[in-house]
Amino acid sequence: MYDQNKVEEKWHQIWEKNKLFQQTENGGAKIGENGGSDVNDSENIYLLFAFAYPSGSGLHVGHVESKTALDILARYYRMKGKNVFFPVGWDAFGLPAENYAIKTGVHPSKTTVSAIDTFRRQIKRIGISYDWANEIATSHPEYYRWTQWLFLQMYNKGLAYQKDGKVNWCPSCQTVLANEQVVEGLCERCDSQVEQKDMRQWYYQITKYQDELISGLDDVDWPAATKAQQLNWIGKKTGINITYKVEGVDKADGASKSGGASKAGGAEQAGGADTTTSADTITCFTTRPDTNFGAAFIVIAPEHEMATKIASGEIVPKENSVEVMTNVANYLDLASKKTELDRQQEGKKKSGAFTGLYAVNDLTAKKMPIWVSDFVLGGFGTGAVVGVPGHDTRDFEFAEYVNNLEKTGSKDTLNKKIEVIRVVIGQDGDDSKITTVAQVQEEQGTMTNSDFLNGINIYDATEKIMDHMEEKGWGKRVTSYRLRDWLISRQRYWGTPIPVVYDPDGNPHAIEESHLPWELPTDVDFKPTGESPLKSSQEFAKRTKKYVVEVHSDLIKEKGWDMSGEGWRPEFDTMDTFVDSSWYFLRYVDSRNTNEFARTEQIEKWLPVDLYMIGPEHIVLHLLYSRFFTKFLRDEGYFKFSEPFKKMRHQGMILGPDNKKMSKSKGNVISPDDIITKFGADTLRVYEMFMGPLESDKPWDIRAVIGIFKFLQKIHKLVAELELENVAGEAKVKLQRKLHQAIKKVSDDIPKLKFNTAIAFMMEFVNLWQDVMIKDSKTLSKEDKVAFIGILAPFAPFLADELFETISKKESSDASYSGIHQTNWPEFSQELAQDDLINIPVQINGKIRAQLEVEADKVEDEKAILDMAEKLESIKKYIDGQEIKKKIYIKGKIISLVV
RNA sequence: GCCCAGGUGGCGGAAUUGGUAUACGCGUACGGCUUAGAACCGUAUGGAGCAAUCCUUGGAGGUUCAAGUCCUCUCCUGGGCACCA
Repeated sequence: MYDQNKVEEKWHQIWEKNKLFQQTENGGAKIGENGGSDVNDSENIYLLFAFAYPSGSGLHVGHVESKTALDILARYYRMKGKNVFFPVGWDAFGLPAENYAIKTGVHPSKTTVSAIDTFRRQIKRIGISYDWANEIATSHPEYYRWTQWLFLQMYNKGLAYQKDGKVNWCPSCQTVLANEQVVEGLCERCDSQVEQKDMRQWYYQITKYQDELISGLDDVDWPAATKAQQLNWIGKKTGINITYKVEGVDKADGASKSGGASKAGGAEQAGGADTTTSADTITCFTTRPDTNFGAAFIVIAPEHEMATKIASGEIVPKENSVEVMTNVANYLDLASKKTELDRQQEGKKKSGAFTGLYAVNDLTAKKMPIWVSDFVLGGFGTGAVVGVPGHDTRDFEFAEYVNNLEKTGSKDTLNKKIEVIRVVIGQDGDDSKITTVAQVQEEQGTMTNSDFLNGINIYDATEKIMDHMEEKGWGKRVTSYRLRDWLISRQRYWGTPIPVVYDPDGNPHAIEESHLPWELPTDVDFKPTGESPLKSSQEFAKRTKKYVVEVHSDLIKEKGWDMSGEGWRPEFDTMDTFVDSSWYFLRYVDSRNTNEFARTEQIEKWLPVDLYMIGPEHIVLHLLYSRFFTKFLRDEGYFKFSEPFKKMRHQGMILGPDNKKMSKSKGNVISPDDIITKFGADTLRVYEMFMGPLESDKPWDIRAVIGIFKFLQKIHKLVAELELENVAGEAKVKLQRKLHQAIKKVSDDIPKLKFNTAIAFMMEFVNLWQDVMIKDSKTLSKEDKVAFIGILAPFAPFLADELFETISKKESSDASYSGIHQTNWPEFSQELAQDDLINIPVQINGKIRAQLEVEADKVEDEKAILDMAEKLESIKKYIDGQEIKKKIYIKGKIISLVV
């Protein structure tokens, strides 16, 4: 038994005092100096762990898993002589600290600092070989100074802009949220029901890069599921915008631009600038123009300009104008009061109001009534759809709603019945009239009732009709995206201030670069009031006046404003914390630079990141935003690569012993500190790596932890046995063979992140070693022991250093280190690893009937091997004089005979 | 509904990518050491059978000398998206 806690404490002190893992110019010993001749300085490896939010509850076993995995890689590559950059930092701004401050009155900066201290202590305790010299925190002015600088670059290029519009508002957090932060109509943070509000907010124009955010995925080694989710989120669809003539307008208040509620996007957006909606025409986006011979009506979203203009009387229908206006206005009012949750609870029930107007289908010359309904979304496509009830379930449901209005006694009697026309015959061959939802045919099939499209399949028909419509000028092929611009402003305190001031006319002026960091004031009232907490700071107001007098004095004179800066105000909103975390991996490489966010040479030296470990919960938001920032900075000329993370993997979740997600309320939380105190950090590390594949979810099993503890104790016992003679002869050959096979296995498995199988093989080796020692009372030579400690070192770094010191008699101290982590990775010998006898199974008709033992140097001789196989007694029995029809020999693997 | 990931012993999981299915660990049983204990040592451990042998990777087919691995269909479990036209 050895005292793991004492040993581990000793080594983490020595590593730290010797600055063993610092890689950059910020000081520290260079790894590999003792490492011998084959150091390859040209190879730089950047290992990145998604930096953590320092929550008060400290590190949890899930963090330990992913940090240990990267730490093993870091230690392995260092021993291989590579330059390894393995930095650490804190995503320190954010709501939890602020909410805690509201509850307790303790300033977020205080709670953040103490939470970071806890994390730092725990991380050091598990032996993660971070380069602490480059530690960063997003809440530090020297960090957010550059977050603000990035804002200015975006602002100068028009990629940071303000816009009025409907935004997601969380009434509990008292702030707006990005689309990405609304989950099923609820706030991602606090599960409150999200409301829609009209507000003027700051946006980053991520949609500028939407196509590149798709194509760039081809160049990275990421899990397929992650790529799929990103694609899903961007939601690119190709279709056609069809413009129909509108009839039934009595008078319209001038022509107007802009289609629906969708704005500010790429030029090719379905709702983009080239679609104009006036009272004369209406444009609908569809991916299924092939069914247009069956089009029966048009539905527009409540946000659609035509709807609001009818409600306000700017567009007046010829017939029943007063009634229509009332109906539409009432409906819009009703729809605007619905929350996301109401809409979801309503499910597929349809509702709507007739606009009194008709669109003309050029293909059929039919008049299609135009309705308003909230099942059409203002933010997608053009905010208007063409209804084909025979081939779209929602359209069918809407047609049923309209056709049943009379029965339900509705006052809305202006409508006419909607006809359901079949234009596609599906694979079931049903060509009857469509009268039930079950008959609605959305899948592939053959066109019918469609003039020149009849008889061809829907895919060819889609292309043909799009060609036809473009020729006639009725429509234009477009691409539509689900991705919206990124809303970055938040009405909260604990974040990066948006570096903008407003003049007395309300025009924004960016803070000049030389005045950054534009610091977060400290004299604020945290209590959320629906207004930004920064409004309560007197220092902030005073600072703003001083600033504008200094910077904008010319403008003040010119406009005749108050010379003391009165009337100006700062931007009170702060930035979404996702802005902070979208570029931290760039700052790491030059984290103490006070002149620029990072020098290009440092960025190009380390980036792109070689391996990024990140929880599956960050797939959409953080990765999309980081990729966007990278592409922007590339275009600004700061570096050349386009994708920041070359390879990425996700760690799975560590579940409680009950196979359920760990949570305080379930009482199944395992604390890493407890495990370390009982069994040591090495045990915790090795156990978590042995649990199973990194990516999968796995339950905690305390008995298996004890198994690992025993394994490490056994190693200590075997190595520390210094008195025994060295093993010799046959036993030595066997043991060395296994050792070199282990070196190979571990070397192969580490880069593949297959730590569980690497550990399994080390166990096999240790078991064999123990056998030999018990039977022969002899042990491994010192050199071979060191080799084994070498491959163990990345997994159990404390034990490895202790054992190395014991047998090498090289002592390390606070002032000098000469331990295992500075030695070379053990050299693999193919010769020693080679088995001299190889077992080849022999199959008869696909069933294994015998084993053939062959000397290793004879495996190449196919003829001899087959001869030997046929002559085996156990094989002759099965051949039984029959003719062998086929003989197959796969070198060194299998013999297959067919009779 | 759509898009992913995955189903292998009592449990966590291996399987060189088409070549001996169940490595390694846990658990269990029996034996040893011990006054005693097990976080010690040894042996066994997918199922059926005295045995030869047969069966077995969610299920059903197929390709192949050979399938956990490839193809077709299908059933479960987990995750993501969703009135997206």
